[in-house]
Amino acid sequence: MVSKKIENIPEDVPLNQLISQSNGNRKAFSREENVVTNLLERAGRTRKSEDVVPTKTGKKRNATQEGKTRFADPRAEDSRETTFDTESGKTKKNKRMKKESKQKTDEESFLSLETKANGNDCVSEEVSRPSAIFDKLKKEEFIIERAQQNNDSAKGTKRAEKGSPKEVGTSEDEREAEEEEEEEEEEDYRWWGRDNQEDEDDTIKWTTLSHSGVLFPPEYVPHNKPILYRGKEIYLSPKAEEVATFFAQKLATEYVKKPQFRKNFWEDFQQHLSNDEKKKLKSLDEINFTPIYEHLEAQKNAKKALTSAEKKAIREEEQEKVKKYTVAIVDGKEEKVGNFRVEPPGLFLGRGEHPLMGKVKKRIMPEDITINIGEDAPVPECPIAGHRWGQIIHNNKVTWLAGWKDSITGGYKYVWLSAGSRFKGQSDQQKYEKARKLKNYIDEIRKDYTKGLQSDSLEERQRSTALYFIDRLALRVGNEKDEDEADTVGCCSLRVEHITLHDPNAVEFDFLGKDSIRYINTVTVDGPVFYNLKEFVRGKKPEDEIFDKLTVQGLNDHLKTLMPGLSAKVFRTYNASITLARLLSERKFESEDLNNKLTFYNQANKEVAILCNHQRTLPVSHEQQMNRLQSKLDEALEWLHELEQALKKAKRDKKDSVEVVQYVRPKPNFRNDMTQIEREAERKRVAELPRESKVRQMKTSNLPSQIEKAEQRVEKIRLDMSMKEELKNVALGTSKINYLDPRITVAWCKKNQVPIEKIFSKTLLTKFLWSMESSEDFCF
DNA sequence: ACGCTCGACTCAGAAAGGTCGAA
DNA sequence: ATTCGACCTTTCTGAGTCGAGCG
Repeated sequence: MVSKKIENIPEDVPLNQLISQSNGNRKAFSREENVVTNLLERAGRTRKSEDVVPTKTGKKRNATQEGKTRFADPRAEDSRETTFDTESGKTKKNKRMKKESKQKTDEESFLSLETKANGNDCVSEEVSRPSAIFDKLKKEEFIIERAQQNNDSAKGTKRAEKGSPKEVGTSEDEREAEEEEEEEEEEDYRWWGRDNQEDEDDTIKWTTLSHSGVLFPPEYVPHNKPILYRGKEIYLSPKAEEVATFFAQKLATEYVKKPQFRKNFWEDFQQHLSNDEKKKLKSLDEINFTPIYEHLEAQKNAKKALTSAEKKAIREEEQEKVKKYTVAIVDGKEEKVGNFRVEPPGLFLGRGEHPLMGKVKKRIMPEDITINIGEDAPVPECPIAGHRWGQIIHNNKVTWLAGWKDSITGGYKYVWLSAGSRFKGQSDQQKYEKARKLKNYIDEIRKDYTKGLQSDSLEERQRSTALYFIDRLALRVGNEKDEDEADTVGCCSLRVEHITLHDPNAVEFDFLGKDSIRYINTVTVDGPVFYNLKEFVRGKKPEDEIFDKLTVQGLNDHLKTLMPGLSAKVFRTYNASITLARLLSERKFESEDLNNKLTFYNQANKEVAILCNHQRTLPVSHEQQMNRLQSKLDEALEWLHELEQALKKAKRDKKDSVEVVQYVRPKPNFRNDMTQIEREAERKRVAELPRESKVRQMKTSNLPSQIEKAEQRVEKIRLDMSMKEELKNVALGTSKINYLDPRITVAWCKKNQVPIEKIFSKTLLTKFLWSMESSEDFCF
């Protein structure tokens, strides 16, 4: 098979441009109307990069390692030993397996099981009928293909250099043959076109996987700026200086004032001091980090002062360095890697009053990294000389490419593919399918917990009451938390102090949820719920749990008896999506202005964001901006009024021309030789001057169109103002990315002739590529 | 406990909006 | 006199980051 990878094409050049460049006869089509097509194309073109076909031997190879991987621990005696337990494969489909252990080099010793599957573990080849967009896609691909070939023959045998198994075919025959092949493969990359919805939790995530590992932050370069101790300059050793610099980076934030932050930092800082330094530095309160802070500021400013050409050059250089890390090859298909950068060292911040804030997050070294990669794939070269990877594993039951243990929280950090990848896309789709399935069960479930509210069993009453809130208020389930985590709660972990009961049936919530975001809401509840809550809090202290007999596990276990695979978080997805669908269906648009449609959508989105309590901090200049808009509105209204009066007057007097007075702001008086600062001063001077009245004659016949213009302006300002006010502390993005089934939006856009890219950004379009073919009749 | 999704915050770059000179 | 487009400033957006929560 001929490799058809398109080489040397920058990612961000739209394909249509490439086409028009390579094929002069063809007219480029507009970018706007083809965003989706382009994305689909891009999904397709990477597919061609492969010449490894999983089914080339007629069977699919499946490794079936069971068990967990342990992350590299450099402190362990033999950190390079992997702990891959092997266990008999427990795949759902009871595949026939063939064991085959394989000895690797000493360095990467591991055990593996190879499976010969009996064929039907492959996803069904059945695909949905290609829609018009894909017919178009095919045509475009063919054109690209030809363009690329022209390109290749001009440049020589690029592909041969790439190690492709076959030379480039140039004859018409071969070209046609390729085309045929391509037709068969056409659907390959479109995982969402396949009937694989049933494979809910196929434990095998990939067959082949190769990538370039991770990108480390640049090593620390000492700046040799001192700190001041009791006013005296002290130059620190590089190790201590680095940590001091972490603190200096935060000097302008509120963190440095918090006792917890200072305490944690001081403890960790001392550990990075030499004995000599320890003797000198006795108290954090006596240390002044300003010299380092100023150095950092100067660096920042220097960066800002670069010309845009310089900035661009730096950016491009950076991109070139990073390039190899941005992609992985999974089962022969090129996929984008999401977070290939190792987190840089610094101070742990945390959200809210986090007990660990201020601790030093240590620098991650190659020895800390576990690389997960296909058995046959080359192990990425360790980018730091003199170091080696902690572990190399081949675990195809997970989707991560690399990982390390976080020194602060003890949790694991992973490198994953991007949101547009098959791994992420499939599970995203499954999430929404599960939520959609809940729709069929929801009536029964509501009946169940309504009945359970009055059960004889206290546990069941608590469970039903909690579920009532999870369903009605879209609360998170609320797992137990450790002492060394911020004190935040969800439904099951609510404490007596978090609610206030108001007779006859109102409940006032006030607690800190995820990310220490405050949830304040007062709701009226059904009688039995109120009665139950009274009972649950009776005789308890404020810090006692309301649902003391309930565990998250217990709740989820119960949910699983009501619907397979159901857990508490599904309610959030379900309620968010169903709310959007309901709100969007409430209004039919005929030929309204696009802005009105978008505002309507945003309103619906906003309702969901409020339901989910997705907040954002008030933008600092919000009030100032509102004031500015208000005066803009006042002036627009004034002008409108003047025009209307003028029209009235002209009609009454039967004049074909009339005098209108407009109050305008005086314009700044710039001269060519003025500096930036002088211009600034002039602008400021003029802004404080009173408005000037400007009298002019206007033709009566022009007035109506001028009035219309003015009205539109007023409307627009009003709309801007109300949206800005309404959305000042509501974040729409979170629900759009995580909770709203994109098919609802796609269907609405199709039905109302709204271009989808007005609602989904480029990354969102990529993330939701799987949903783009939804029909306008899609029903959540 | 691991592996995943969810989440707010940040900052660069894009878009919007304003200014100015010329047509 | 208005309009156009180049240029500059301000505001907005979205992609990335890294921390939090769920199962």
